[in-house]
Formats: sequence, C-alpha cells, structure tokens
Amino acid sequence: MLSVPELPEVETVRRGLARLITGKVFGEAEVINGATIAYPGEDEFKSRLTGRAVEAVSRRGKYLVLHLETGLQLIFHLRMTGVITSYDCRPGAGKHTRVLLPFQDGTGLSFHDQRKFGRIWLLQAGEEKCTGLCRLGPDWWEEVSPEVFMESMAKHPQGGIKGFLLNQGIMAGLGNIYVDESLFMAGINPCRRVSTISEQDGAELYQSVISTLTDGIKHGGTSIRDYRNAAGEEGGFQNRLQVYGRQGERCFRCGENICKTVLVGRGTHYCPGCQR
DNA sequence: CGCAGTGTTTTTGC
DNA sequence: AGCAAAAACACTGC
Repeated sequence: MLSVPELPEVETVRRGLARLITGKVFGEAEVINGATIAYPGEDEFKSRLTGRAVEAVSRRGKYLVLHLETGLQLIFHLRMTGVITSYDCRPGAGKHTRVLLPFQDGTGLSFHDQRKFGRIWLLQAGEEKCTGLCRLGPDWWEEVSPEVFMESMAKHPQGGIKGFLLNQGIMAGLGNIYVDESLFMAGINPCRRVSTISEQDGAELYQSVISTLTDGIKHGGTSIRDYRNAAGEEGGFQNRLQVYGRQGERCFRCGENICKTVLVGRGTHYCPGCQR
C-alpha cells in the first residue's frame, strides 16, 4: 500500500515548486543513480543544465515540467515512489537519494526514490524523447470538459470503465486511488463496461472525477507512505478516502463491507451496496 | 524466514 | 481494441 503520485499530488508539488524555485539558476547536478536520468546521457545532462534558470513550472498528467531558459525542459515522472523536495542547504545523501540538483544560490532540489522507477528527462523544445509525455491524452484538470469526456467514452465502448479511466493516452492524470474514489462517488461498479454507462451516469462520473481531484488538491494530495510535497510535508487526503485501502471496513454511506478485487492488474476497491 | 503485495509505464503477446 | 503478463525495483507485512 504505497501512495503513488497522481494528478493532485503532482499538482501540489508543482504549486510548491513554482513558489520556491522560479528564477533560480541550476549549478552542476549530482547524479547518484545514473538510471534515473532517462535522457540525455549523464555528462550531457549536467552540461546542458548548468547555468540555466527556471522560468516556469507546469504539469501534464503525472509529468512535472520545469521550463528553463532557451526552451529547455526538465521533465520528471515520479512513477511509484519518487519524491521531489526543495532544500535550503545541501542534505547528506540519504539511502534513496537518486539525484541532487543544486542551484547557484546554495539551495537546490533533491530527487528521492525508493524503488528507482522515477525518471528525469532534459529536452530541447521539439525533442520527442519522452514517449509517455508525447502520447498523453488531454489533462483531466485543464483540458477535459464534459463534452470531451463523453466523446472519449463513445470512442472506447468495449473496455472496462476502470481501464478506461486509468488509460493516460485517453485522458491524463488519474491513477488507482482517484479512479476508485471517483467510481465510488458516482455509484458506478468498477467492473462495468464503458458501453453500459448511460449518458446521465457518464455526466455524474465526470463530475465525480473533477470533485475527487479538486478535493485531493485542496487537501494537498494523499500520503499513505512516500508522498511528500515540495516542502517535504505530507498531504491530508488519505484521511478522506471512502474506499481505497478500506477493504473489510464498513461503507460510510450504506454500512456494507468494502470489497477488494483485481481489475486490469490493479487492486480495486468498491462498495457492493453503493456501486452497481 | 520467505514471499506475496504494492501500482506506473512500456513492451510484448494473445 | 483491449486485456494480461512481465519487467524495471525495494521494502512492508503477513
């Protein structure tokens, strides 16, 4: 049961970083785990990054993008256990510190990642070396309107609703926790096929996703184990989960026991009373 | 002690 | 098309 960074977590980090590091100039990176740097090679990564200032911090799906001078982009994907925090003075490298990115003023960023799945890319504008980012569908927080959502459902009627919502190429940003929570809020069983969901239920599901993401961001994300914001603080949404991780406990709404099963390879939590 | 479980993405195969 | 499995990895909990 690890808390994985999804849209609300990455958005929380983005907001923190925008406040903390905009305008700062990178010094020479310290790469402790070479595999974390997905592109380019380690030496070129360091030389391209050194001396570049951060102009803006954005997010697409679960990708965090630092926009640097002259169109350079420093891109992070936290995958399962990645944590980006800003530091005031250089920390001693902890057991899971993978990359340190110092700024020229003595502060810096630390990339910490227990499982080493997280990746960092440094790309010039137009370089398409981050396939996951290139293939991303519209972002749930900024680009998915009710109309876009209903059209996407119409385009993928055959699959299950859980796999549909998790597919980053269709719409980007949802992961396992927020999918389970959104389906609970909408009263839709995660086993349902997309084609069996009525227009009215689809509209309700759209609102449930937006509401769940809004609530997640409002409470600073979900920290079950690893997740921390840019200042190293935990989120609070783990205390508001309705079904995720609550298997065997009573549904807050109807009192039935929350069930857990496996769907599209993921642990899937739902209330058999509320979700049909 | 040992091993199943945890969940994101990519790749490969059905 | 969509799903399943495997792999990338390390640690927790049973």
